[in-house]
Amino acid sequence: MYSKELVKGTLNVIVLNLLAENGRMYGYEIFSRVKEVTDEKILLKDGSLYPALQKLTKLGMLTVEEEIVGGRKRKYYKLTEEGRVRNHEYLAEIKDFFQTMNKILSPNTSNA
Amino acid sequence: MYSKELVKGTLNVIVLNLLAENGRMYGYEIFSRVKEVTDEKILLKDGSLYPALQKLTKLGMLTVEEEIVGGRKRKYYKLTEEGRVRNHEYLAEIKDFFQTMNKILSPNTSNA
DNA sequence: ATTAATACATCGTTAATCTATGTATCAATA
DNA sequence: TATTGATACATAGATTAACGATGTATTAAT
Repeated sequence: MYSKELVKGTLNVIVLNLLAENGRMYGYEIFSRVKEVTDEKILLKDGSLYPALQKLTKLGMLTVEEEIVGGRKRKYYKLTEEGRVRNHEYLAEIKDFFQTMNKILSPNTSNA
Repeated sequence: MYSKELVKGTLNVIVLNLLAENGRMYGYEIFSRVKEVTDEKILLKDGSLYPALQKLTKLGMLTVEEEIVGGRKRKYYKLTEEGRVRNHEYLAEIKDFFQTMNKILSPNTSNA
């Protein structure tokens, strides 16, 4: 588990990018996928994830479709065009940021 | 300039690591160095940096020495042993985190 | 004189995420 | 059959890192 502060600021990109790759997912599925892919190093909290999904929907980046599956309510989300565009922007920013951070954090890397 | 949320959680590592590499620096110098190295993509705010330096000092990771240079007050900070240890831990965590994030964010990278 | 750069400080605010709590269904188990 | 754990969602209040605004003071430049 990473410290909270580190993970902060990455929730939206994670959600958007997962949806970009998988087309259609519901909240709990996103939680499980992240848990699985990150080997439990990133555990999204439901108290964070569901409000985030609602917020992204309100911002026009996602659409929702509610379904009943196996007697349980599911809300399937998928990206809007707006969401797709924002995802690209976020991705570019975060990758640029990671590179910049690596530049600061790695001593003597090619400068001067 | 990156979005605030992204940069959040990286201030401490940046400061500690810069001090680990340079031995002894004062606040304004840290600000300038980060600005220069990141090509102005990360601009630490004084309202963030100075409190952070005080906090890290209070936590026993830094020591301070005040000096007057060119008529102006400077506070030189350097790492304590504790700070050195924590820096290593932070570095390991953040690099691990970046790798994990890249795994989530890059589609179809070698898994199944 | 005034502005910009240097060098520090503090206080109130913001906002993302967490914690805690709640509802409800289904499957497994004791 | 009562209970626990997993599934699946929701919300309200607390936390906290960093920000924005503001302030002091010195030096150099215009």
